[in-house]
Amino acid sequence: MKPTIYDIAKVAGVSTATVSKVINNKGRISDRTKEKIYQIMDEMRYRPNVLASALKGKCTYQIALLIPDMDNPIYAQYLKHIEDRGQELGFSIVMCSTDNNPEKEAKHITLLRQKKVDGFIIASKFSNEELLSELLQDEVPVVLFAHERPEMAIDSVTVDDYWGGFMATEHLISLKHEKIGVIADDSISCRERIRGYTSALRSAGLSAEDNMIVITRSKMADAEIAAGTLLDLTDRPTAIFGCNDIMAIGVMQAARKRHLTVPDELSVIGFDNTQMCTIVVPELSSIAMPVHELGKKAIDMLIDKIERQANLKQNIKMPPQLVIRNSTSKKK
Amino acid sequence: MKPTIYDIAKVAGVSTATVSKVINNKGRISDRTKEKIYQIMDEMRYRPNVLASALKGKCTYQIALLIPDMDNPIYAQYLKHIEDRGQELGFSIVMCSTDNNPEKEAKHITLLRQKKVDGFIIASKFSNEELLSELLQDEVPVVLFAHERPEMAIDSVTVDDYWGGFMATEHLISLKHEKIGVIADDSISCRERIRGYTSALRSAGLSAEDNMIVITRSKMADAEIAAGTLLDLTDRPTAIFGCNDIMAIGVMQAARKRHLTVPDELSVIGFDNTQMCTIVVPELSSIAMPVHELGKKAIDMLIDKIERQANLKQNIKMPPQLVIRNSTSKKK
DNA sequence: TTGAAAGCGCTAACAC
DNA sequence: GTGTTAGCGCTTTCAA
Repeated sequence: MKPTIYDIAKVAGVSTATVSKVINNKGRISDRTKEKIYQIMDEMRYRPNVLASALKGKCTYQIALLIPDMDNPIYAQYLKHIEDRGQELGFSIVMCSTDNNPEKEAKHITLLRQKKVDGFIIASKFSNEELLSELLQDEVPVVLFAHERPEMAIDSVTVDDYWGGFMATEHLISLKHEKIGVIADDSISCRERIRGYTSALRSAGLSAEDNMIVITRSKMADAEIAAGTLLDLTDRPTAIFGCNDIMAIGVMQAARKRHLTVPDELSVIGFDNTQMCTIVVPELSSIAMPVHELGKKAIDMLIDKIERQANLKQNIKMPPQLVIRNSTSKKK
Repeated sequence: MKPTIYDIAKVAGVSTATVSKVINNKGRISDRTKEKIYQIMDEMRYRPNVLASALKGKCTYQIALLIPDMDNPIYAQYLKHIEDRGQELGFSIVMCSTDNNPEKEAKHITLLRQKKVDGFIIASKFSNEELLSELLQDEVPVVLFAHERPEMAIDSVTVDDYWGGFMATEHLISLKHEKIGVIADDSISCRERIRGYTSALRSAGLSAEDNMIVITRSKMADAEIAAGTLLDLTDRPTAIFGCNDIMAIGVMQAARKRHLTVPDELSVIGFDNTQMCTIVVPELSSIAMPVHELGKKAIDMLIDKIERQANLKQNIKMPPQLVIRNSTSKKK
C-alpha cells in the first residue's frame, strides 16, 4: 500500500497535523522536525493524496479546456501551449471538445464541476448565456479564450481580431485590390475580423459591399462553396480574405477548380498562420496569432484567480501580426 | 451551498446509506423510496461529489492520454475521437503532451497517478521500460495506443503498420517503380512500416538497399533535408515513401526545390491520411488509419479494464487502407 | 512548537 | 428494506 500521512506521522513520531503542516509549509514547525519529516517522506516515497486534500476544499490542480473544433490545427496549437504552461505549474488539462454544440458545452461544464476542476478556459463559442452567468455567480474561475464577450464582466484573453482583419484587408488594398471578398463563419471573432475588414475598406475610400461578405460554416468544403459564389460573380473580387486558414484554403481550392491562378488572378489571405500555410502552393499569407503568449497568459490568469481568488476582471487583447507569403500579389 | 447526501437523506427522511444505495443502484430499496429519493435529488439539484466517492476507492472517471506531438494532425485526430468516446461514457480525458521526452512522460505519469486518474492511454513513445513495468506491477490500467511492445505483456490497440508499409510500397511497385526510398523516424511504428516496405520489395524480387532508407526526426524540415540526400544521389529513387504525412510533405517540398515534379518525376506516398493530404498539390496518396475505430476501441478496452478489472491481455491490430490520390503515378 | 479531534462527502459492512 | 457507523486521507481549529 501507498503510505499515507498517518504512516509518515507514526514513523516520525509526530502527529498527522504536524506532517500536514510541513507538507503545506504552514504554521511554525522547528527546522529539526521539518528536516526529519522531509527525509522520511522521501524514504517512504510518500505522495499526498490530492483527492483527500481536495475534499477538504483545496484545489485539484486540474483545469478544463473547452475547444470547439479539433480539425482546425489552430486549436491543437492552443491546446499544446496551454498544456505546456499548465505542466510547468503542476496543473493538468482536461480536454473537452465541443463542436460549438451548446449541449456538449453544458454537459462538459456540469460534469467537470462535479469533478471539481479548479477552473475553465473556454475557447468554445458558448452561446449559452445562462450557463455562463451561472458560472460567474458561483464564482467558478473562468477565462474566455480567443473570443470575448464585452457585454459580460468576464475575464478574457484574446487576439485583436478587429486589428487582424484590418491588417489583412489593408495588405490587400496596398496591393491595389479594390474589390475584396471575405469568407467567414458566424463566430464573434469573425464578426470582429469583418469589422476590421470593413473599416480598412472605408479608410481607403473603398465601398464595403454586402454581397462581398459571405458567412458559412468553418469547414474547408463549405468555404470552397462560399468562395465559388463570389468567384462566379460577373464582377468577381480580385482578392479574398478567408477568416481563418481553413477557409482561406477552401478559397484556394475554389480558385483552382475554376483555373484561376493564385496569386496572379486571385489574391488570398488567411488568418491564424497555422502550419497549413506553408504546405499549400502557393504558400498562404496569413495573420499570425501569438499562440504561445496567448496560452501562457490564459493559464496564468486563471491560476491567479484560482489561487489568489483574485477577482478583478481583466480583458487582455494581444496584437496579431501580418505574415506575407506568396498567395497575395499586386492586382494585375 | 451544494446539497450533500446528508441533505437529501434528511429531506427524504431516510439515512445516507439508503440514498447512497439508490445513487449506486445497489442493495434492495423499495420502489417507493427510490422514486421519492430520485425526485428529491432532482428538486434539490443534487450532484454527487466525485472526489468523495473516489476517496472511498471508486473511480474518478478520468483517463489520461499521453500524446507525443501535437504538431502532427494525426494526434489531434486521435485525441478528438478518444475524447468523443470518453464523453459518451462519462469519462473525461486529461491530455498530456510529451514530445516523446521520457522525463515529461514520467512526470505526467507520477502526477496523474497522484491525482488518481483511472487509467492511461499511451500514444507516446515511452521508452522508459522501468516506469512501464511499474505501472503493470501496480495493476494500473494501461493501453498502449498506435504502437505496441510485443515483448511486454501489455494491452494495445494499433494499426497494422507492417501491412501499411507493405501496401504503400506495393502500390509504388505496381506503378513500375524499382528504386524506392523511404524516410522515417526511429519510432517502433516506423520500424514496422519499414519492415513492410522491405518485405514488399523482396516479394517483388527487388533488392532493398540500405542507402534508400533514411531515418530522421519527424519534422517536416528534417524530412525535407533527408529527402534531399536521397534526391541528390546520382542514382536517385523514382518514388519515396514518407512514413507519415508530415514527412511525405517534407519530401514533396524537397522535390519542389529541386524542380522535380510530383508525380511525373517523383512519386510520393505518405501515411496517416490526414487532412493535409488533400490540401497539398498534388494531393498526397497515403495510408488511412481507422482513427475512429482505433480511438473507440482504446477507450472501450481501458474502461473494461477499469470497471471489470479484466486482466487478460489483448493486442488489437486494425488494418489500414490504401488511399490513392495524385502524388503517385506510373514511372516514366 | 506540537497534538487531538472534528469533519470534508461518500461507501459498505453489518445490524436490525 | 433500511439504518448505524467506521472509515477513505487529509486539513484545520483550538488547546496544550
